[in-house]
Amino acid sequence: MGERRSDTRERIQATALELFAEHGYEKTSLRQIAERLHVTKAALYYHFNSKEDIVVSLFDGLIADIDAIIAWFRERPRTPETRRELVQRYARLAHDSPPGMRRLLQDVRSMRELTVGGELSERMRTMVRLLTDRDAPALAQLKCVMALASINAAMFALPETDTTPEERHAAGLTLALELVG
Amino acid sequence: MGERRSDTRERIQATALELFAEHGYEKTSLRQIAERLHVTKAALYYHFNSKEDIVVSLFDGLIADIDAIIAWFRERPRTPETRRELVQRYARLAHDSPPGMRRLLQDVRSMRELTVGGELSERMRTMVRLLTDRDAPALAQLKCVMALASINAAMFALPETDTTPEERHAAGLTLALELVG
Amino acid sequence: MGERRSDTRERIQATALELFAEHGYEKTSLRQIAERLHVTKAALYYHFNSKEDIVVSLFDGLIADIDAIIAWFRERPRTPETRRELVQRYARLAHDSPPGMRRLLQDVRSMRELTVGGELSERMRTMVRLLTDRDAPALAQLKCVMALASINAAMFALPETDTTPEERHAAGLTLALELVG
Amino acid sequence: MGERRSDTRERIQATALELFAEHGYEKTSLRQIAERLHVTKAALYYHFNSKEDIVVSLFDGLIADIDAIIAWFRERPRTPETRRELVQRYARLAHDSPPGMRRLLQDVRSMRELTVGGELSERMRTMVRLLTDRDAPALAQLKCVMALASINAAMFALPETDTTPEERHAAGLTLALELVG
DNA sequence: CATGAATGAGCTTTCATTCAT
DNA sequence: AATGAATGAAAGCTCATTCAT
Repeated sequence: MGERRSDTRERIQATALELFAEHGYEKTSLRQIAERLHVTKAALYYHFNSKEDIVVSLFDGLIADIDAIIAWFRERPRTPETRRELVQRYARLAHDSPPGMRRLLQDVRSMRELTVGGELSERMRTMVRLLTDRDAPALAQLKCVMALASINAAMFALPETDTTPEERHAAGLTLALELVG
Repeated sequence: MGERRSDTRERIQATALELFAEHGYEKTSLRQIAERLHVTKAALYYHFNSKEDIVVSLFDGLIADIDAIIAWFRERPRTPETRRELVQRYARLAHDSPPGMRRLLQDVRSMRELTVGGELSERMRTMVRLLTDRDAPALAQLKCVMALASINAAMFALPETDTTPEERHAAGLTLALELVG
Repeated sequence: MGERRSDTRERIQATALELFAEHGYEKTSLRQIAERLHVTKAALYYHFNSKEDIVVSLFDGLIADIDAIIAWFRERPRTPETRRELVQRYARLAHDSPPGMRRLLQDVRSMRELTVGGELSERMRTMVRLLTDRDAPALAQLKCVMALASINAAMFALPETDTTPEERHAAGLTLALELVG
Repeated sequence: MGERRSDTRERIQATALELFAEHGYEKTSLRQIAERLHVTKAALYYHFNSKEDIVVSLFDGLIADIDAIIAWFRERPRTPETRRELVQRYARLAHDSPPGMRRLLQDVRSMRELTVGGELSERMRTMVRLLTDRDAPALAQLKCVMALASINAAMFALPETDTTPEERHAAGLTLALELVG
């Protein structure tokens, strides 16, 4: 009875996330994941069809959430208020993601070759396009790009100062809002 | 005698840069580099001691240039003017780098495990530290981080609009200056 | 009660036969069989002890039938009539086998390493030995080999002409009889 | 010095041929080939791009030779003489091939999934089509199929009698000629 | 200045098989 | 009668690297 019945899938995801965040997707081998979990590589294949499948499974909740934000925004006119709200929703999403996830988001580029990498980038580009006019000046567009970027960057790119994670996240959001104006 | 002398080393660097920029450092193999150059892998080892050595050679001019900026700044008081000048010098550096180089700069994280990756990140952190007070609020520090980031981001992260590279670069610099205030 | 009772065993056999015929024994995996049946691999092991066991079960009806032909022949003198009768009985056997079975017979060699492969080949050799004198000239022996071979070959090796299966089978038998003379 | 300069490629081919003939293509692993040669698997990849590449290299001389026979025949009218000549040329080809090669020919079907398997089968079908009318009766076509088949079958399918290889080959050719009439 | 040949370690993936439930 | 979960072994293949020539 109870919550038994294999939590292995989740444990694989957690461990994979850890390792992907530490060393990057490419540099993390299935052997490493398996060893850290004390299972065999073959066990990973019982739960996932491929290495890519693991990383996809990590991202797809997030992608769905971003899609929800996009959908929400699309039903509304673009006003200063809705733009700020979009940024805030994205920030909340980032805030609620596990730290490994956020770190992984920092370099989607390293997953360039992966379908899921492209899908995520595409969402980011979509959000930027929603925030600005397609034919706005480069500067305006860049500001939107950097707004979204700040939200994650705040957590990792900030020198190890004596700020708390909360403060860093708040700084990210503040700057983001400033940038989308 | 004279300036003839093996241009092979340079050709290796150029090709490696191209490929690293296209696929990332990890995903680029020496075989790919050698093939694109129509030489053998062993030839690469005549000119460089290791794969890492190649990437190091690519970065070390840049690192020296950044060090020069840092040194220049250290001899001066931190004033609004010197801060803006630092940003401008860094922007000029980026602007003068080959496009592959700039792209590579975009994801130093993918070279995490490499010494050179760390050295470059360290320089970036140093510049940020120079631009702000060590105990400035998180927001101020973040702004400096994002200022430097904008300069490169402008070139690649900008949606494929009908802006020219020059305009994109200008936008990056403008935003950077705005951010360092 | 009665003949209901798990038809799963038979369904496994049928599916395995299909796949073995399509891709060969080695290249067919238990996973493929299980998936096509919408059961798990473990279920196969409930009904069979091993992969080899499955293929054995497919062949052993056939082997028994061939043994019957051999036994029948052994009780008789070798005359032109009995030789022709042997060929005819073997042809009828082939004709009554499911198409997958016949196809599988076409390349027993692919099951070389399997006991059952050897047993089948041995039967074929036995029939050939019964049809000729042990010390008949090579040509005579070869004709008997090819006689039996024609019967199956007719079905599959014939260019896709506008002949019906019946015609092809008849051709095989005709040639076989011609060859055993 | 003299014929030095790496005979490894040829040694790989010879060993691979041996093993493919013994166990079949699928069941032969690169490890087995490498071990028998006392080299590493990676060495095989220095000389060939893939496992399939090895088997292709084994077959392509043969395929070219068959193509030559086909081309030769196409320039001539189909007469009893040219048909017999075609069979004789094919027999000479088989006779001159290394024994492993002939054995491998015996079950091209086991290489079904390989391009080269298909190409070889296609050649055999082409030769059969050249020997008969496209709309000849099934029996006539079958005879041509079996004619070509006899040539190889003679060597291997013949019970281990006290015939010499030469006698077996001769028997194959004799039967083949009888069949093409 | 460069190549031809080879290696050892590692990769992702697949397989037949087992066993508690 | 069948499943969920896992395993050990092996497969084909790629990589950075070495070294005699």
